[in-house]
Amino acid sequence: MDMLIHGRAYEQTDRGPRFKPCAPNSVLARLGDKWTILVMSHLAVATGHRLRFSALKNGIEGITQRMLTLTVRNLERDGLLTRHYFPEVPPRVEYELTEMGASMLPALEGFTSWIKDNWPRIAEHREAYDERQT
Amino acid sequence: MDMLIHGRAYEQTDRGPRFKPCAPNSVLARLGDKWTILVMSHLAVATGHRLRFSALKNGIEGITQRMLTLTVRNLERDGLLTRHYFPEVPPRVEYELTEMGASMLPALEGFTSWIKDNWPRIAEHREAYDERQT
DNA sequence: CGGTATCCAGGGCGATACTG
DNA sequence: CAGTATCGCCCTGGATACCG
Repeated sequence: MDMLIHGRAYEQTDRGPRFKPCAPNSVLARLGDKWTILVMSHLAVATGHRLRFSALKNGIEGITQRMLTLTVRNLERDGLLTRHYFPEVPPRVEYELTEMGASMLPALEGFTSWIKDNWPRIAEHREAYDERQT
Repeated sequence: MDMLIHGRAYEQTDRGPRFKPCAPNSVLARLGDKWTILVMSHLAVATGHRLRFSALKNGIEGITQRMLTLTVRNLERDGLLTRHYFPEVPPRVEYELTEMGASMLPALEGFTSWIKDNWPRIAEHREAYDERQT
């Protein structure tokens, strides 16, 4: 059994604790990619947590068909949303947050609200830092 | 003034709300990179939220000098930690979470604890999904 | 000790064209 | 409408060598 600090596995070494490469990172890496949060946010506020492909595409400025497809595929792979395919002509596809996907929203919300509160200071810091380099 | 849904800016279009590319993503992109969370976690549990370069390096399995340098530089740029340089021989450098950096910990903790709780299910989903593709 | 500088491989992402 | 297929750029991140 691993020892845990703040929910992350680590091992004791002679020089102190050493964290192991962690699962949280693999999930945050998904959320940190270019489009995932925007897709999740859109589904979060949609009625029934459910939207069709074209609604997502129109709702997210700048996303291409290819990137939207890849993004929802990855979310589907993680079990955070399900894909509903209706073989009509023209075809219709709807994406819906799973129970697990919806259960992530409060944590996501906690994080984005922190970011919202602190974003101005972060942007200031970046600007000041970049200026110092020139 | 932008309208907001869940703290994210959007504009009304004739087909419904459209989110704009968002600041949260730019911050989560940092956290989602390969090493940032591990660095933050280490500083989070360190006494005084403060560690020297070599301690971070030894504490994070697999990180290279170059990547640790880049990671702490980016965090410093965002104002989440400060760099303390001591011009001794050999030189010593310590990194310390700023107040803002420390204020991020609860939100980070909320997220990682959700991930910890749900990681087994996510891993299952990924495995099942990948199997279906073969 | 705590960095830079340089080189390189792989993957993320965009643009575009085609399809059931 | 909701995708695939293909191409190509750029950026992340690893390996290695050198420096104050």
